[in-house]
Amino acid sequence: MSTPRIRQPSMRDVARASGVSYQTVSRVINDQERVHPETRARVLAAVDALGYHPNSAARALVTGRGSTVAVVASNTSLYGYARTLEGIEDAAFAAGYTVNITVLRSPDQSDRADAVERLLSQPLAGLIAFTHDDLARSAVEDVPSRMPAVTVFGTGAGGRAHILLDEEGGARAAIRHLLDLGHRTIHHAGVPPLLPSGRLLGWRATLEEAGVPRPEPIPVTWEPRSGYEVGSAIARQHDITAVFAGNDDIATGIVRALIDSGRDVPGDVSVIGFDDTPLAAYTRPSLTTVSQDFVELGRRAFDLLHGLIEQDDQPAGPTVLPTHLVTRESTGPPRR
Amino acid sequence: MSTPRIRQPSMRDVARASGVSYQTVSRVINDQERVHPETRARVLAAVDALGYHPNSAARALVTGRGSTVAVVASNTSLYGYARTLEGIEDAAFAAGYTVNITVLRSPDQSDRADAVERLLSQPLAGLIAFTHDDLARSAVEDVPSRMPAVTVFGTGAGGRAHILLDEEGGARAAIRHLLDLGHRTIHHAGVPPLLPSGRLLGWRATLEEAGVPRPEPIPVTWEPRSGYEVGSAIARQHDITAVFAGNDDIATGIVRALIDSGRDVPGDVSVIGFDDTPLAAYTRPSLTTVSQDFVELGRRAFDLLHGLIEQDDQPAGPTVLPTHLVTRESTGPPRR
DNA sequence: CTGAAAGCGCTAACAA
DNA sequence: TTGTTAGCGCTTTCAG
Repeated sequence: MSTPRIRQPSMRDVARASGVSYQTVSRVINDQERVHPETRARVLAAVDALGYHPNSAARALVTGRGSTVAVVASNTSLYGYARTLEGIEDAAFAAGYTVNITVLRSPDQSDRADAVERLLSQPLAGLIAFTHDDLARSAVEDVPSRMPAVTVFGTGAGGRAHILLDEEGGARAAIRHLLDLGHRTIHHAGVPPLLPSGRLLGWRATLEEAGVPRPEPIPVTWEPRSGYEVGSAIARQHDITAVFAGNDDIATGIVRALIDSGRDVPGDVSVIGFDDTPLAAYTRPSLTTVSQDFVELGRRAFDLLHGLIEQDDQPAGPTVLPTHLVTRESTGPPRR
Repeated sequence: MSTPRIRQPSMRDVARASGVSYQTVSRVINDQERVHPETRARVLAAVDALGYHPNSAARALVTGRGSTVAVVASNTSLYGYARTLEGIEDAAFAAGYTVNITVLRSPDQSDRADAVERLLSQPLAGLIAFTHDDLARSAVEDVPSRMPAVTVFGTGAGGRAHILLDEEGGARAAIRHLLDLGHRTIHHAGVPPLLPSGRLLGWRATLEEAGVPRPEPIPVTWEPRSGYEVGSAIARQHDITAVFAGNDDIATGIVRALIDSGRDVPGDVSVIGFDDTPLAAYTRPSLTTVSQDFVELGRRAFDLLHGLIEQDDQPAGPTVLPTHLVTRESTGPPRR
């Protein structure tokens, strides 16, 4: 039926081939000092000749710790998450770790338990969770605290090391920009979070500080289509002159709807995005948006975890990475 | 310094707690039949009480096979790749597998060897490689043939099971659409592949069959910015009336450059994209493009691998998934 | 500097 | 139906 399993060469094979004991091979493989250079050379030659690869399962079994970090997220293909993942993978690879992904697709309790179960059965070194929504957040809480973990995005969870982008600062800058332009208030089309997001908080706080009306947030999903639907509705309310969208995709949908409805952007309505995706500079109009370095976020998240794994140095507070406003064509002063 | 490692409960602990031998526990865990229901219940209770998780490293060590599939790619954040990854993860999770990602970032020989080395040291069940470029392609060739593997995109490699999207068919439909509209020829702005891509082949063949001039492909990168640069150049060549872009991002960059240069799309120049990203329907003009189901591609790729792992059934030929043209605003008849 | 022995947690024979 | 015995490939004492 299936091919008889062919054994990969083991340390014993290498030992036999180079005429030493397999413990000596282990020392060579693990770069320990106390090996005669000549012996080392002989062993290395045998390793090469046999095409030997250390077996990380066996190693994990005896050391009790793997060299894999798991990334837990509810989505890995949206721009920001995909790029963050890329950053994690980059830093992890450089540090000799391997990256595992687990997508939490349903809020279903048993589904989540299953995922966590599976996570923990692997020989993990640590775990990075995207806690922008409640899925990963509750998963983190199911993970025993002895497992090193860092949370990325949102509010964190379980008292874990936490790193995030300064979404609140970005939102503040965005709203201030619009206010400075002369808009009386700014509407917000955002994905309803269970816990208020930095974007929401920054928006709300800035309006409040300016003493201007604070309209109800308009709920959307992350799809451009959803932005389009909201945009069509906004087009009918001529008192709305500025919209702060949850991300660039939503903003693009809104812009398109507005223009399809005969309204001008930014002439009639200013629209601001979030994320600064590669496309944001090339849509028409190009988007004023908040730029975030997701790749750096991912790298730093891994570094944080790495510190936890190696020295158990728990950072005092959350790490906040800067964001900045990029002004483009989609915002302007309101029509007088 | 670092916390003393706390042992997770092992089978022995469960055995002790439930008053059976640990092999019986093994039977229960692995859902084998020959266990007294009562014993089973007792064991399960102990599992629950202790919070026992099977150790997959130990299991992999003895069975010689892991339950992890590795995905090897040169990029995981571009829309198509990110979505394909999502499809793989989805199917893998459903089948009880875990997904590992390895990004091949440099064509450097030793770098690649390092990555493959690391891959093979894990207890893998199999491997999925994105062979759209030469990086993953040569990595696959470094992997011993005993390891089940499937290649996705491009031309495949190493005689492995291969699944891809019908990019050639998509390109043909796109070019035919443009030709039918009355364009005399169609230029192609594509990312130069080492081996001709389906997009390139479909474009070239369709032009050839139509007996129209076949201009040199215009090299770009996957960035919208690159599309913009190419678009600026195209804007100066008033004999170009139709451009087939390598993907939607490039198309968007081209469109923007064209319009910035005072040319109309599709009035002066028709632009066609590829991928049908969520945004393609909402840019201005919206993009005529070729739609591809990346998530399905990912799922099917995993299924293929799964078949290889479980029954070693090597498919006869490559699996080709359909693509289809979506006509929107960015294409139209040439000005007479 | 090198070798011998033990055992990580598990599955797969085989025995009872 | 359950228990016994090996041993997967490796690192870690501890001897030499």
